[in-house]
Amino acid sequence: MTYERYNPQAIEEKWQTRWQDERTFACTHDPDKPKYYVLEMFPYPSGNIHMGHVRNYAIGDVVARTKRMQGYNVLHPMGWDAFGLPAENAAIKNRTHPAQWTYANIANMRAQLKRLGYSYDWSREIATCRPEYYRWEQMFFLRLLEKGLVYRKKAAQNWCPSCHTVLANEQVIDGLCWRCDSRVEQKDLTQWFLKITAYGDELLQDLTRLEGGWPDRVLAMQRNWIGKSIGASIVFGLEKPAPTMAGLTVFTTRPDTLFGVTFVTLAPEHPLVETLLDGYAKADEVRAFVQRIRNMDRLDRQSDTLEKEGIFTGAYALHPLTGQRLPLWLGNFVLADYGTGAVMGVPAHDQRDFEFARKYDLPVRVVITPEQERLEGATLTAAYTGAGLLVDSGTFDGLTNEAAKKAITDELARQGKGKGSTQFRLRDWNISRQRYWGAPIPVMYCERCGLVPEDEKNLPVELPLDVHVRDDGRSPLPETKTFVACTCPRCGGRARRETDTMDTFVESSWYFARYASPRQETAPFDAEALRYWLPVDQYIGGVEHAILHLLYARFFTKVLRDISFYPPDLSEPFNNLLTQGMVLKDGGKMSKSKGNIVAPADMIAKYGADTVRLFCLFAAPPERDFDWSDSGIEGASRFIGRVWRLFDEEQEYLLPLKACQSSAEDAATPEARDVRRREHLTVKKCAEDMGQRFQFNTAIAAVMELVNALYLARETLRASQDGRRVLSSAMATVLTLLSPVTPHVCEELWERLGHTTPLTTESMPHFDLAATTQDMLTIALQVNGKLRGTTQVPSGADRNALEQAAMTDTAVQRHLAGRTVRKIVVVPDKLVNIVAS
RNA sequence: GCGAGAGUGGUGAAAUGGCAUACACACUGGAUUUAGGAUCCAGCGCUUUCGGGCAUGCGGGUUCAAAUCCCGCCUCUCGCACCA
Repeated sequence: MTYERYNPQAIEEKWQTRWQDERTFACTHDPDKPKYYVLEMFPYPSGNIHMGHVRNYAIGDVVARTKRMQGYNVLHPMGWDAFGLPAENAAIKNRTHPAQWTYANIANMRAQLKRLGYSYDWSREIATCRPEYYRWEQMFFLRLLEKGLVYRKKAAQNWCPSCHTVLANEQVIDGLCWRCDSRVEQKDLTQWFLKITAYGDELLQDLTRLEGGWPDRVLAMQRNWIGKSIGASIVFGLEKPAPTMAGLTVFTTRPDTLFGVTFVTLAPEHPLVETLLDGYAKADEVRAFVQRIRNMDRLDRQSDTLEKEGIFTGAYALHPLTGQRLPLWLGNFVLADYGTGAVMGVPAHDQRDFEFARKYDLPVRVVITPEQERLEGATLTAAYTGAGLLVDSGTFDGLTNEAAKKAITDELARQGKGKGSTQFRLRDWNISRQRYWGAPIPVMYCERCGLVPEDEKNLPVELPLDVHVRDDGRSPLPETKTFVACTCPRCGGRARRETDTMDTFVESSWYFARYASPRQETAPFDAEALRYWLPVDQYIGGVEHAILHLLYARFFTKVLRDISFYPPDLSEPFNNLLTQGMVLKDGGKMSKSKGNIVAPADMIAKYGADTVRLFCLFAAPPERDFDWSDSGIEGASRFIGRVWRLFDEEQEYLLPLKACQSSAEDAATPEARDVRRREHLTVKKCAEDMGQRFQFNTAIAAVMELVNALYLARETLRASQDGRRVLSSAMATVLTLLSPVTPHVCEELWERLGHTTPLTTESMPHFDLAATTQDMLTIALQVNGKLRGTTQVPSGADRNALEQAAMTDTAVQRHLAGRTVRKIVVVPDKLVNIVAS
């Protein structure tokens, strides 16, 4: 008998063709079936699929295939986050057009994904750079503008001189552009903002609804990023009130320390500074200080080693309750864009203020003191930031500081000098990009009417494709006359089109909803499809998107809900989130410069897609990083070969049974009973591991164990008709359980087993509890908690029998010699622990 | 500094409070083979006077029983960081 070698290339091509021809994974919305929406973060079409993609999508594909086999109507789509800067850079470098480069990459990467056999519904594919997609985004923009959730503001922006664009704070990493690593500069520009801060509270609060479904660390990161602080804003009077400003507002989380204020510090950029300096003899010195701080590089200014520096302005503020004169200082540690850009200085109870006061010899006034202790401002070596009772605080003396927060805030409110206030670290989202390859912002500037939104019926405002990218990287849009010149929909006069485009994070903030009805032409979404499919049940992607993308998508979901594009109860887009780990090489990221990139295409050519998928899932649990190992993938390949040979060599004995189809009567011999028991245990283990936990590595290990057992038992089993049924059933179980991971080879063997319907449409098997039990069990025998032996007892043996078995064991007896038994702990079917002294 | 997560063989890793190290890699031996490779079978934490003893970052605690729970440290990774 000659055996056939496992040939992954031929098998995989055969099944991929069949899946495509038969549209196996296309799904339609079916109200009678429970739905399951599994989504992997869509890729940027950078050119080629890398190992990180392979892993990400392999995880998603196993979930999708498993859920399908569990009877769910599964939506598993794929698309392209197709706008963005790299296309422009590549276009310059390769003398091509961003669109051409992007679409070529999409075609290439689509083919690579198909070669991996992922079960996507390709009929739902989207690309965000198509007008059919971004027109809806332009419509959202107009509706948000109407609602006041989009606004324009001139602000100092992070400007990347190399990319010629504004960067969000989160795109500046250590003072460098996140894309090109250029040193970021500050530049004043008028930009479009989305009012994400209006949703700060809801974004924070709803995080509790995601507990359990999202990793704790992602929730923590979002919480941190939103950065809510509860406190009070307090108005300090000015000794010499300015005509435009009678008072100075500060924000504090510690209104309880109000009586400890001995100075007030402003950010050097504070708008009041110039007014304060009026008439001050040393005004020029102060101005020089402001200039110096402003010119400081953001990187240095944000560094943690920056020395606290300040300068007295010559002006005084007045304490809101005592009227005491308080010197006004400027401090380099006060942030202009947080709170009000002014802080009250309470050196006794704030470490920064303490250091500042010691450096500039400002008084330290203790107003909170721990019980049974007396603090002295003069001798304090560090700020006391703990809880305590108020002292030297007028009528508030004796209150706990927690109670005083409210009491003092109330008193300020009564006098009209302050109120409870909340601050967020979160900033509004700047969506303006001075780039070409993005969705145009649908507004114009009319000579007569000023800023005018484009009429919705004129959407999309199409990005012109007949332009040439500029070598210097600047957007060609402002000089594209056919684009810029337009007609004002209000007065019919001449107008100039906005040439900024939208941040690509806008596209990725709603793409998952478009998949529900991707070809809908009259509206962004089909309401019914949306209600059926959303929210996403399982979202899978890299943790690098833990803040930006996920926060923006959550925000956008709430906004689209509030402008009635989403159902009123759709507030969170992703019920469950899995952040998969990275694929490393030699302990670090794969990179071109290190020359250690493992190309998926090479691996597929060498081992086949099934092996690559198997290794990615077996090497580590999905959340964890793992190091690519060339010998590890050999192991995966060896296992598939082992499965293949098992079927090939036993083929003449195998019957076309389905998983778990052998009966208890078939399992007549001890060997057969054991194999059948292992079969059902494996089903149980896989159900647990593939369920909510997504422990693919242990599920695969369980199937490996079953295969090992089949290798040892096959000779005995094939000898009888009953045995063959047991063998066939167990082997069908192997294929069924493994099929979400290695679908091609499993389908092939399934067919060779004689089945006429594909494995894809099979149900996941259910285990029979009775089949998993054993007549005789191995029981651990312990003396004082230490393992001293094992013994065989009948399953379900009672306490007495177990004690008997333990006490008569020779090893146990040896350890009990000369001791008195105090207690015997019996865990049925597990162990006996004899406590002796 | 704050927040989150992790620390187990030579390696990737496994273990509802109940036999620590499943499964795999690497390594070793055997079978097969002219040979190598492939394949199949077996061994594989450290130590030992072969009775055992010691092992899950370190130190305590709870428990009949702890990798797992509690307290205190150490190290590493990630995120945030002068946020008033």
